[in-house]
Amino acid sequence: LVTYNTLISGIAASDAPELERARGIENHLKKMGLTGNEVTYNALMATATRSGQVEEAFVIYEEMKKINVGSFNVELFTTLITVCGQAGQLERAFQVHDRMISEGVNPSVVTFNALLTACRRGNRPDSSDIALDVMKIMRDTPDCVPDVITYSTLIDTLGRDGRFTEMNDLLAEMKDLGLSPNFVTYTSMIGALCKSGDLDAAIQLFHEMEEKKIEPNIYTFSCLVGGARRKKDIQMAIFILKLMKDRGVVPN
RNA sequence: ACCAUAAAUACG
Repeated sequence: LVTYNTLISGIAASDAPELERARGIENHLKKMGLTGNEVTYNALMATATRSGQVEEAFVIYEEMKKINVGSFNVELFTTLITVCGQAGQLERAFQVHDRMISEGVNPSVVTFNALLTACRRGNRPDSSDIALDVMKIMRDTPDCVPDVITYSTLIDTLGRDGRFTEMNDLLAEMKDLGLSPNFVTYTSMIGALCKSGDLDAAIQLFHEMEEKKIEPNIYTFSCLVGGARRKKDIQMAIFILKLMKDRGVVPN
C-alpha cells in the first residue's frame, strides 16, 4: 500500500497532475486486494484539486465518507473550499465551511484565506462586501489570526473593485498589526491601480516597494506593462521593459 | 508514503 500511495503522491506533486493516472494506480491497488487509506485519498484529492476538478474532488470526498477513512481534518475541508473557489463556486465553498463546523472541525486561517479567495473569484458584484463579512467572522473565531495572505487577498479584492480608500485602510491596518506587506501585496495593489488606469500611482507604489527592498517579479512588471498598454503609452511600456531587464527579471 | 491558502499575461 505504501508503494502505491507513493506513486499516487508522486502524481499529485507533479507539474501536471492527471487524475486518471492516479485513479489507474488506485485500481491496481484494489486488484491486489488492498484498500486505500487516508493517505491514498488525500493524494487523490490533491490530484483533483491541483488539476482543478471540482466534481471529482467531491466524488473523492463522498468515497472517503463511504469507506470511513478516519476523521476529516481541516486541511481536507480547506482543499474542498479551494477547489470550489477555483471553479468560481462561492455558494458551495460556504456550504463546505458550514459543514466542517457542523462536524466539529474548526476552520483555520488558511481556511478563511481560501474562502476569501473564493469570494474574489466568485465574480459577483458584491464580492468585496462578502469578503469583508468573512473577515468579520474570522475575527470572531478563536485562534484565527489574519496573516499577510489574508490581507493581500482582501486588498486584491477591494482593489479590483476600485475601492482604493478601503484598500489603503487595510494596508494601514495590517501594518498596525505588525504584518509587513510583501511582494504579492504590492503587486496586487499595483495591478489594481493599473487596471483602473492610474499608472502614475502604480509606478509610485513600485518605487515604494523597491525602497523597502521588496523585489518585484515578473508578475509585478506584467501588471505595469499591462497598465501602459491600457493607456496606449508605448514609451512607458518600453521603459518598464528596460527597468525589468535592469532588475534581472527575464521577460516571458 | 501524502497533506490545505494570495498576485500578472494579448487576441478570441
